[in-house]
Amino acid sequence: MSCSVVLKEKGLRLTPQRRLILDIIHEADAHLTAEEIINSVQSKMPGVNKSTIYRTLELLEELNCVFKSEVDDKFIYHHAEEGHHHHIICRKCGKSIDCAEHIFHSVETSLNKEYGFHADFKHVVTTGLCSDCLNKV
Amino acid sequence: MSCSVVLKEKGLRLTPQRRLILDIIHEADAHLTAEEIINSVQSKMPGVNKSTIYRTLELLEELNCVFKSEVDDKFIYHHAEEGHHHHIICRKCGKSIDCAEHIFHSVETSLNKEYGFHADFKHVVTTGLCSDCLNKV
DNA sequence: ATTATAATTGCAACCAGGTGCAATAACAAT
DNA sequence: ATTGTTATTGCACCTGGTTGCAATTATAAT
Repeated sequence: MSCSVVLKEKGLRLTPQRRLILDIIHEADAHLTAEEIINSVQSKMPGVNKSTIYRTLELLEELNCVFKSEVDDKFIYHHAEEGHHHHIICRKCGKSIDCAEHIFHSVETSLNKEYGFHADFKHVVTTGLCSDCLNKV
Repeated sequence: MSCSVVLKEKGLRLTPQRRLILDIIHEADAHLTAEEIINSVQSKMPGVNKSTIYRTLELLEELNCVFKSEVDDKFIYHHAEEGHHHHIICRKCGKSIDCAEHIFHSVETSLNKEYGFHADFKHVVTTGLCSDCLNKV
């Protein structure tokens, strides 16, 4: 379901600022940092306050329209599509790879069996070195 | 090897501020947040600047004397003892459980086989719900 | 088309954490 | 004990992100 419809359904308003932020996130093929989003918004619509942007991103996250995660002390956002929930990000080249969900299943079950612990593994972002950067030493 | 010896070996100085911070981290049986450390330091030695404390913690981390990790957008620190590198933290009661290292081995090998990716799994902190809080609903 | 209402914005101030720099102090050498 | 070197501190300011609040504006009702 389209993000703008989700907004309307909740009695929330589709302001020009929100429309712009939604467009930017939809058009991006990879994840965007908060800074990139702020720059992009303000280049097309100067004067939009950063708090508006942060609040919109927070709202969209709550509505499950975007995913927010943290890499390297920075927040990153991307449009929420069903299917691939985990990411591995190379700390050298910054490349982001969608990671099959099943890879974390074994950890989830182990933590459950050994500690009775139910881990929050809805959207894991893991950093490391990708194959290219490993070989390129 | 004692933290103060590690300092001296590198030509670094054991100032009263550093001695105090080391004491606090050594005496703590669980992890401490940055805020807790700052409060504790300043109650015993008013006037110590927060930047001194953050810099000391950063230094101790580089020397592998303390582990720094992030939970809930806050930094936590604890004394580095060999053996248990992973933690699971309950997002409800805050309890921290040391987690056997082997649990993450399967993910590491899967990521390597399937994507040629070498994950940074030196000290993983995972949040979720512990068995007590799961049952206590 | 006007109006009422509540969601949203921009602003200014705030927070945790980090940084450049001049003043201070730990330690080694004398 | 004094001195010189240089690591360390405190300060003031910066950063990304958050929040309270008064002014604005999208939307529904008339």
